[in-house]
Amino acid sequence: MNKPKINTMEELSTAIGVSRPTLSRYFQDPDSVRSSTSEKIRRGLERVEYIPNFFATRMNRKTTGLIGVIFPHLKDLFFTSLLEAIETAAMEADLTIITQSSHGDPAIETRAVEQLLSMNADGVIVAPLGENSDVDALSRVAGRLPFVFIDSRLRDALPDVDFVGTDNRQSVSLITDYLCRTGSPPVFLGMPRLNSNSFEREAAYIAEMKHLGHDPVIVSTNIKGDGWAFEAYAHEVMDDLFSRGHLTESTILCANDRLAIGAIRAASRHGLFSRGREGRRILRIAGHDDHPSSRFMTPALTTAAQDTEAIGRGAVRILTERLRKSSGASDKPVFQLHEAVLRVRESA
Amino acid sequence: MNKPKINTMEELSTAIGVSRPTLSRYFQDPDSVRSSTSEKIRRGLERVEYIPNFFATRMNRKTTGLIGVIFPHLKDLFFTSLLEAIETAAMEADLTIITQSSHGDPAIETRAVEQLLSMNADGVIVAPLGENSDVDALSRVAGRLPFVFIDSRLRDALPDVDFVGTDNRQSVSLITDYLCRTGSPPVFLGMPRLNSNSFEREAAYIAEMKHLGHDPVIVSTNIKGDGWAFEAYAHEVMDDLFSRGHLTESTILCANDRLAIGAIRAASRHGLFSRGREGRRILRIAGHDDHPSSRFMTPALTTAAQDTEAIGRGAVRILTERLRKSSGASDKPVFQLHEAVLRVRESA
DNA sequence: ACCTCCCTTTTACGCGTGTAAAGATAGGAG
DNA sequence: CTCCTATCTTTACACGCGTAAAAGGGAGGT
Repeated sequence: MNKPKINTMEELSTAIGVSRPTLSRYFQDPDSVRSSTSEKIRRGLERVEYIPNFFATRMNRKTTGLIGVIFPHLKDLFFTSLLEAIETAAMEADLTIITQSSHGDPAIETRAVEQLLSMNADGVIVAPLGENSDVDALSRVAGRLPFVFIDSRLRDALPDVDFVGTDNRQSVSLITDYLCRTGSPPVFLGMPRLNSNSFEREAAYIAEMKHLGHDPVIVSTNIKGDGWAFEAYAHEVMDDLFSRGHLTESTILCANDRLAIGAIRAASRHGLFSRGREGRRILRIAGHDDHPSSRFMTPALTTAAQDTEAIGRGAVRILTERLRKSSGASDKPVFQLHEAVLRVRESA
Repeated sequence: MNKPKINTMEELSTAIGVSRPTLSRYFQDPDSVRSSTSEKIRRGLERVEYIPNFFATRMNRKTTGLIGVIFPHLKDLFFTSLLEAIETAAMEADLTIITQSSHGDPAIETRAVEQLLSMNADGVIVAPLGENSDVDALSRVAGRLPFVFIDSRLRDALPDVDFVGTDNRQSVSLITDYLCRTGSPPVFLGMPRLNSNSFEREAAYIAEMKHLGHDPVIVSTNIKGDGWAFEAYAHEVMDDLFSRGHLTESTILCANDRLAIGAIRAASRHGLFSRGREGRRILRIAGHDDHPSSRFMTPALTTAAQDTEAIGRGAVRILTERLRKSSGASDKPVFQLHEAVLRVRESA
């Protein structure tokens, strides 16, 4: 059980009886050496305990096999869902993921991308903080290595950076259309103006409403706190409105599920989930994203489900593609938009 | 805006006009060089773009400033809350966090700790998968560098490893006692037998119930799926029981909030949240942990709040302490138990 | 002006591995 | 048995920086 510990490849080479360069090649690709040799090494490795030094191996390789991922927050299951998809895809591609959270702070976000630069990462996946992001730092990195925006992007500042996310136009139209067909046209509870999704979803809502011949109504979106406490924010806004008797018999489309959860909470407290004739809901609330917890709400949340699996895999794929053909001059930017799916449950 | 890019410290030294060793010392501690020199370097750094190579700097230092964190899952806000606390504490201590998720797979967990070994991490914080963890791999790492279990631990296999978590005895007693005082004594909906918390909380419940002179009742806990889909699991179990008319007027203490969320969902579907005389709840459900989303449930979840902030900080603190006095022979293991706080809301 | 002390520079080596080039060796074909 | 070729060993250098030792330089005190 207590195998002898070997610290360097040099020692290992004498212990096994194979030269160090051969070992080096073996570790990078066991098939690059003769099968009898690779077998000999394999057996040798079972007798000792040796792990190649992480730093030394990555320092000289042209490709480090590292992919950095930066998210604005980790206390959000939507982001962790994405992260899980990314990690799974990365494992399959034999890449190592380095995750960093910005904690909502642009300075931390900047430090994170620079650290990834200093690690010679093969690529970077960033869900930007949004309006507050340090554009200079991000564009510097984007110019140096494969870079993908995920979830939202800096459309104005960095228009040419690859992007993977949901087609907000499609997703919002989908659910808006559904709501209009099945009841009163929805008002829109927007999210704080944090990132491109905020603007795009609102715009998509307005466009679809007009298209359907309805008047779009945006519920005021004053930002309080750090802007990422969606549930509390939505709860506060809706509680205030419900208290004054507004929107109590309406349809409310929320820009994301976390807002919807806050809105549901407010509605429940005001006892607004009674049923009308034929058991139809009087107050309806819908979301966007399909957070893992949305299905367990009461009423279970009707929402437009983002394809986090596809988005995460897509981000990794874009990077690996860029790596493969890194020889060619930088191509046109890739904008990969995935469609959302309607998830009809109870709330609308 | 386009500063000249400098790749090595060598180039930087000629560009600034300071020797390379002096730069090296400056980067490790700007105050270790004369103030006039540090000022000169600072100004020089503003004119160019240079980031020290991450690998090269860590390779030779005796201390890498890296701390590895391994969690069984990232799609759980309890873990990400812990992670956030850890990251915050680490930033203050000038440490870099490397996060790895096991994705519920022991093989990945093992690979993660070995990777941390190969990075010469200064310490490792592990929330173990539990029963499935690769004990050999974990103990190997624990023998090589500062190692802390967080949240749960491998009590039998690795009894001497440092641990930070919640005092389940205290927390479960606290809420059990509260429930008994305010209504019918609770039955206990345990979590699948994944880790030490599973056993400890159940045992604590039984002990406290007996202490109070009540008969403990454990709701059967058959594991289905991977065991980590708590909400779905609890929903299935309770839905089945409620359907058969069981426990519809009881008090249910759930081993964690995610179970409680599933239970609430089941109860809501069966319309079990009516009120008795004086507006008191007939069916009561309580949780444990205080997940970030628990307060937004309907009814808002009454629970025992773990002090994730203190636990996260505690883990980092233990590691830094171990590092500081690494000279002395390994002391006794540290078991740091934090108390939970009762969070009375609506559900019980 | 001299000496001392502190900081810096110079010089040199080391970390653990990648990698290239040249020489040595084994296995297979003829 | 000889020769060729794929593979291995040997040798050497590189990566970017940490770090130690010795030598150099400047400021302050006398």
